[in-house]
Amino acid sequence: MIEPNLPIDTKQLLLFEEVYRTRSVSRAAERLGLAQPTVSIWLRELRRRFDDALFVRTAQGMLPTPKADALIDIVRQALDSLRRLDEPGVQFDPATVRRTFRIAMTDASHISILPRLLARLRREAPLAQVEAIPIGRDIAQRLEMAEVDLAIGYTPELNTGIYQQALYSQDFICLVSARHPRIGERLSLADFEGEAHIGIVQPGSIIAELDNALARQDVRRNVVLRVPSCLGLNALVAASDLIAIVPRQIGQTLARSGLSKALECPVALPAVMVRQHWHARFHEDGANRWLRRIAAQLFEKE
DNA sequence: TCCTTACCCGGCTTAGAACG
DNA sequence: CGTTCTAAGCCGGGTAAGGA
Repeated sequence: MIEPNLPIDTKQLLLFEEVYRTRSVSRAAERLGLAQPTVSIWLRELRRRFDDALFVRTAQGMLPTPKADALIDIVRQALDSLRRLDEPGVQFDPATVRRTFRIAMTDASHISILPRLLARLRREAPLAQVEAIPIGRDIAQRLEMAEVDLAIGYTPELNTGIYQQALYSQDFICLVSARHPRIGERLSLADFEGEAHIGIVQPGSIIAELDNALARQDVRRNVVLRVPSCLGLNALVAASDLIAIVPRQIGQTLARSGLSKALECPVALPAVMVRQHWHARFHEDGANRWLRRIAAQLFEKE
C-alpha cells in the first residue's frame, strides 16, 4: 500500500461527478458502464469516507447535500488534472487546450484588463474558457488549492508560497458627471473638498488605500454614498453631482461613454503597483506560464 | 522454479424491500 | 409506479502459501 491515507479512488471521483451531474444513480451507472448496485455500493463508501449523505433522494432526483456542493469543484479539478496526464506530451499547447482558466480580479479589472486579455486568449487558445472570479481575502488559499490559476490586483498581503510579477503602475483620476452644474474641465481642491463623493468599498482593493493617503495630506472628502463595485459607477456619477476617485484606466474608459468626464485629481495620490500572483506549485506549469506571459504582454508597450 | 490450492477482492446478477 | 438501496450468491483475476 503506497499511500493508505490517499483519500479516494479515481473511479469514485468519476462516480461522484457523474451522480452530481445526472442527479441519478441509474443514469450515472449507465454512463460509467457499471451496474446500478455497484454505483450504489461505491456511493455508500463515499458516504462513509466523507461522513455525509452526499446525495439524497427527492422528487427532483438525487440532490447533492451542501457537503457535495462543496466537494464538486475540488473533484472536478482533480479529474481535470488526472485527465491531463493522458494528454500527448507534458508541454502545453494553447491552440488545442480545452480547459477553463480561472482568473481572480477586481471588477475594475473587468473593464481595464479582461477585454484585452480575453481577446488574446480567444485568438491563441480558441478552445479554452475563462472564468473571472472575485478577488477576496481567501485568494492565497484559492491559489494554493488550484481553484484559481492567476490573481491580478493590488494584494500586498500575499506572501508565502505565492509568486508575483509587477504588471503596471495604477494611478487615480476623478470621475464626475459630464453635465456637472459646478465643475468644468478642471477640478480644484476646493471643489474636491466641497462636493460630495462616492466611495468604493472593496476589501483588499486599491481604492481602500486612498483614504489613508488623503488623511496623510490632511485632505477630507465627504463620502455620502458607498458602493461595493465600480460597475454601476458611471450611471451613478452621470445622474448626480458626486465625485468618484477611480483608477485612471477605469475613469478614461467610463468617460468615453460621454455620460461622465475624467479629471485630474487636485490631490497627489500615490500610484500603486498592480501585480499578477500565482502559487509556487504552478511556477513551472506550462499552462500557467503561458497565461502569465499573456497577461504580462498586455502591459509591455505602455 | 513451477504448479496447485485457497483465499481475497471487485464487480456482476438477481431479488426484494424501501422510498418518493 | 419507478427509482434506489441492500443482501445474497456467483464469477474471474490476482496473489500468497505450500509442496514437488
